[in-house]
Amino acid sequence: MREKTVNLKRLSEHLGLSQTTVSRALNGFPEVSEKTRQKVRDAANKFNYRPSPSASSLATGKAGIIGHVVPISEHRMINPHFSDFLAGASDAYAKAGYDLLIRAAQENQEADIYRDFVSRNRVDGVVVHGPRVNETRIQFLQSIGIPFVVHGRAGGEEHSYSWLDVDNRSAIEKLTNYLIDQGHRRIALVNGLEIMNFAHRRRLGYAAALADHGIGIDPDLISSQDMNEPYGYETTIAKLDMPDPPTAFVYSSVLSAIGGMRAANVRGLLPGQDISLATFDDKLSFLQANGSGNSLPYMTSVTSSIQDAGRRVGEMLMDQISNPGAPPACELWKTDLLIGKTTGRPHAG
Amino acid sequence: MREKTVNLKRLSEHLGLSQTTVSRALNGFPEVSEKTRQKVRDAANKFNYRPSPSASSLATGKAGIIGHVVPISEHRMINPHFSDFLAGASDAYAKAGYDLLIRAAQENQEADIYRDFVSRNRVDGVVVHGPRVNETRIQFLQSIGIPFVVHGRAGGEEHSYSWLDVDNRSAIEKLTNYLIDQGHRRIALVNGLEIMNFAHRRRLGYAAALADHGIGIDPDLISSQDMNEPYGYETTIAKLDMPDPPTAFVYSSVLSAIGGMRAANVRGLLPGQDISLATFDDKLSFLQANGSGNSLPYMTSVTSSIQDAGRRVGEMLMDQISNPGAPPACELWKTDLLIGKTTGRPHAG
DNA sequence: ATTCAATTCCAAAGCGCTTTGGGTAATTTA
DNA sequence: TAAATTACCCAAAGCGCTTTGGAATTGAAT
Repeated sequence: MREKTVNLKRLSEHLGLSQTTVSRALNGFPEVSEKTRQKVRDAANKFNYRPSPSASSLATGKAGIIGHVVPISEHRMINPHFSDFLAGASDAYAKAGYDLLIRAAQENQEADIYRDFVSRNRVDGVVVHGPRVNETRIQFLQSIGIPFVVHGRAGGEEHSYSWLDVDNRSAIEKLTNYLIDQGHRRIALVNGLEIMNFAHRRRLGYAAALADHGIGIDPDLISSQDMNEPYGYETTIAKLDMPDPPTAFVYSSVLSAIGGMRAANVRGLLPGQDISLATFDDKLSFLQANGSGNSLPYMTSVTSSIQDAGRRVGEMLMDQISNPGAPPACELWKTDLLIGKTTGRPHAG
Repeated sequence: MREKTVNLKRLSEHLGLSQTTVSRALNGFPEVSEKTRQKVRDAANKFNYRPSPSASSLATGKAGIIGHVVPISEHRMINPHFSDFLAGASDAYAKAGYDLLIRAAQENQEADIYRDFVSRNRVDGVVVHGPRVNETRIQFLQSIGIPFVVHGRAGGEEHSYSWLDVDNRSAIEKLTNYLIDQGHRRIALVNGLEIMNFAHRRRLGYAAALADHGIGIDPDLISSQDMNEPYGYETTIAKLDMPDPPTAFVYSSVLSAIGGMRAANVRGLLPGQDISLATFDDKLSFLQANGSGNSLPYMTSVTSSIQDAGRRVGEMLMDQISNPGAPPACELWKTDLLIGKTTGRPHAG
């Protein structure tokens, strides 16, 4: 039962060929005849030969691995958004023969990890998660010369590196505009942490929509924290309990929107009727019906699949790894506005 | 700025020592004097020397990587449960100098991937996710001889391999008993897919509690599917619309419980008052307040942190890798019953 | 002073692959 | 038929580390 570990040497001896020829046959080099190549392939299959990744990576300098380093600390990056992103990325990697490697980073360890990655090429490239408003990793990665793609953007030199981002600003602007069109004037923004670039941009979109309609910004209607369910709940409760409560809520994540729904429920308000709830929706898979999925979207939202984003980021990174010379690639994804059942005209207060 | 890639050879030349000595000094072998060792360490730090993982893994046969292979297909394994598990595991790995590798598997590819992992040791061990009732991977992994730990259990030879599981049966039994004690007689079970071992066991716990109280099982009150929000919603709605609806619901996951809450809301029922909702709670981080966390638990639940489970499984696997001779380790975790606000005595129907 | 053991270090042989720099046989051109 | 390509194939040199099997030095014991 135990797999007999057959290596290049043994395989080539068995075939009566040199290691060179066998290696070239397997790797598709033109210097070997089709007949020989086929013979080699058959033998490789028969003996279940698989080249050792450490040996070939030692010889080529290619690891065949993409690295994801995630901060494990206070602001948990490993969350449902992340896992959906991973699902997309790992699928793309698997199809192209890459593996996905995750390393958890304590506070301020990230630079060390990147340096470690590159100095002995444990990985061929990295994806950068959760860029901040003041992002330092990008410059650093450029300086140590490792291929990378950012999921999101930092400010500044946007065309000096590769990234994929959704148009957060216009997404939330669109959503806010819709609520305003419905007649809402007091609209709360339950945002993510605004040191994160995406949350910062969403705030801008919110502000722009209000400004376009001559509605002043009430700072009491805005909050900014890590996006989780209790945050959405607490914030919504607090705002509902204001003397002059908002009639509509915009959430930066379905996770906090779920908390908002719970808050509405507890306060006896039916979303869509007594109160309007809308959200940015990453199409997290645990919220998707896995059957035909023909059910109408429940919440009014602007949507963009973070799983698709993960897949695409993975592809972009692999492209960049295989053509080192190519210029940075940037993609800005638009979002779809979906009208669900959780919004309506403001309730006669 | 570009990192100068200093290797063992260069480092030893600079020190005027042999590669052997430098290697041994760094790896803590006793054959080298403390004075020399310190000198070597200092130089290594100064030049930022880091051994190449591919080279050392080629020489030692150790990859320094733990593999997680996850089916990417229909039954999405990459979900919030998985990401919390990963958060724990990757933290444990990082502390011990291991990396975490994920490979997405298409249907029926798993065995191939394991074979690939072991035949050229890309990884030193794997963790097995989501064991089924009829589980084939365990035997296979034993036969190809790679260290592994199962998150969960399969039936059969429970002491022939290492696993960590929560006591799913007693957890749901406990929860169901509590509801029965509250006076409920018609209790719905919104279970996970019962081809999964954990869901099968939970079903047994549910059945045992009912049987203990002489309550018959109504198959119409039981459902079994992938645990996501829409499933929880649809199922709850459907059951609520029955002629003789249940007064209490037990969910196998907070993900479907959230859907259940939504259903209650839509039907105008307040959990804890008009209807009772209880769930198995893996303490998913997105549902945890990230501050002091002193908020009372909202839902009545049996809880066990899947993130802690991930951490522990990681540790167990690393232990097993470093003592290959050791007997299998098994841990069965108890759950805590927490009384929240979503349950109460049955409503006078 | 001599012997022996412990200490400290080293040269060189792998680990399994890729790739350079030819070589030889088969095929085409003059 | 001889010369020049072309098609196929190979030996051997790394890639950067660990580890085997000594060798040289030191200090204590005789």
